[in-house]
Amino acid sequence: MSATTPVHEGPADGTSSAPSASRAWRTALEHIEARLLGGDLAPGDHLPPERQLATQLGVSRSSVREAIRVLEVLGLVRTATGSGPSAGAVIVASPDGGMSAVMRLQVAARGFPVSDVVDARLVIEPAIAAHLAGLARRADGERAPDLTRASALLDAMDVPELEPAEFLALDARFHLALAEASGNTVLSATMAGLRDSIESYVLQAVPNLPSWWATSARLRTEHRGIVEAIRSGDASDAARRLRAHVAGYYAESRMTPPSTQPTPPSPRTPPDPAIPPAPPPQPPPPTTPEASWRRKAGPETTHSGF
Amino acid sequence: MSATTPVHEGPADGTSSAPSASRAWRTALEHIEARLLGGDLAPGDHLPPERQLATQLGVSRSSVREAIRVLEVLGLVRTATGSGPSAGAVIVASPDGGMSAVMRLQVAARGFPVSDVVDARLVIEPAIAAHLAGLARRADGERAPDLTRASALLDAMDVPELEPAEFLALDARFHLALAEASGNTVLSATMAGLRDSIESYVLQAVPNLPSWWATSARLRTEHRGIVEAIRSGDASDAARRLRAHVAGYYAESRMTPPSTQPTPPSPRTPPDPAIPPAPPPQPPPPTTPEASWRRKAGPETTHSGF
DNA sequence: CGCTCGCTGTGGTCTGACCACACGTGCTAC
DNA sequence: GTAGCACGTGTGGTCAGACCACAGCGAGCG
Repeated sequence: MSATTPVHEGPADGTSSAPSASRAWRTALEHIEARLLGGDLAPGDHLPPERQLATQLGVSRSSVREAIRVLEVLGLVRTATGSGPSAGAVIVASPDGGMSAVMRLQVAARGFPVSDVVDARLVIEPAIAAHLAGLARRADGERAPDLTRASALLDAMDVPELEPAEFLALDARFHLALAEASGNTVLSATMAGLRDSIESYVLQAVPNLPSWWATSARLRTEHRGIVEAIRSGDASDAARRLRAHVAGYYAESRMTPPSTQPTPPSPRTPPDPAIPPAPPPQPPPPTTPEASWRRKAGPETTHSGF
Repeated sequence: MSATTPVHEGPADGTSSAPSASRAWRTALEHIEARLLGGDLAPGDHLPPERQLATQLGVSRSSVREAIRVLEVLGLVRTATGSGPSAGAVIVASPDGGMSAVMRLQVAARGFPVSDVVDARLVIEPAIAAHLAGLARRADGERAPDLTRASALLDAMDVPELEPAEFLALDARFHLALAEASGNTVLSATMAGLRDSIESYVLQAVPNLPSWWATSARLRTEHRGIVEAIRSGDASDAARRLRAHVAGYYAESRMTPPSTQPTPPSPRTPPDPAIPPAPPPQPPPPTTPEASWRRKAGPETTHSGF
């Protein structure tokens, strides 16, 4: 029963320590996971060459490649052709990409309704803000959460010529920077996934805003307030501001149909969906290439997430 | 340039609407994602047969299979052999499995430190509890969050003969049921991932508890208090109780080295890590197979997450 | 009319081959 | 002696073809 004919490996072939693997690629995946859990493989290490791994596990290279492909999409390995130290499959463990891929694809497949992603942000992000404020209060001295990156992004968002797509990209990076300030990889990866998964929908909804100029100005003000609340260590205020910030934008861009969250009382202008064609406030006097904020709303996003 | 020699498809072959795909399997993956986003594919629909998809995209079946394999692990499709309506690759969009796979593998690959997963639970789960309490308060009448499943699990956990592994499995399902009570697929999938990813570590840490009997009794009491706080609509109390519950257990089982969270003032017994070998409280008089709570602590978990 | 057997099409796997690529080594030219 | 280049080698990436296991479906037989 060695390898005379491709007998299709009926039951689990007890080649190695993989106990349950009805399919060959699961054998490879579980083998690699076991080696990761056991400490045999760590970030920076190389996986064995595909051909050798296939021989070792008693499966074909195709099956090994399917397992490695999964690990690559999940952000666990990086593959490179050629030879030398940088070639081959290397353990990298970069969670953001994998988390974003899962959430984005689940949104695309209707497994995650967009409203659920929005509501999840409304639950999780204020909690992160409160957590940051708590960290800032407790460790008031040296090792307070590092908000310099977030603040730098806020400065970058003050450039008046930014188009909505650029502004929103910076906005996404700001929110991600907040999560990263917690120093928690899980929180930042989750935040990245939440934001990336609905990026295309956010861009599509920009034309729904009554006035991009007014909205972006409001967003910038709110951002500053959030950072200030975190810095001052006021957890409940930080959470409240962040919640109002996120809820306000999604309501104003009409990305939230009358779902669970009825837009808790926000100190800002209550977006009244009954008067959508209201006269949009004029942009500020400086030169502004008129109506440049409508392009790029199709589903043709960057697709750099894999 | 049709298919004379396998010229390896140097640049991006403009076969279909896939714009950027340096690798063949990305072509297939992006094609499917585009069809999902465009609404051509919805849960319940069948993907085209692999051979047909390969011909249509101008790639080999191997590459198509790699893409489908990724989608399968991510919980987007379910494949089945045979013929008929149930065979083939069907869009299913079951997010829990994919999310758990990502997080579990990232933990295994040290991309997610266990402490970060624990801290993320400490941030996210109280927020979910507060969210549930808010829902219960607002919709006090009919469509309040459904906590019957969670309560049923609590009753199941009162069986005194449960071993730690069984008790903790029910505990995991209870916490997941809480997230599911929100009706939010993203929150429940995230909760499932957070818990599944550290399941093996939780089981390994059981022997660290000074007294399993005392701990399980305390957990049960805390569970009831959490549900009651949610039902009564007290958001801050629900959050506080859940936070203390999770933090208390992880501290007592010594899964949290002196990391960021110093266990905020809990109304419960402050777990003092300075006296670990304290005399463990005696289990209750009923027949209890002594010391059965040490088995199954190795890395040999269920592995049902793929 | 009911049952059975085989046809058909699906995913699952294996094999072998080739290509593109990058490193390393050794030879060659200066 | 040294700098430069060419080739060998081993890697992942891809393809093509074949076979197997499986489940439905229908034609044929009892």
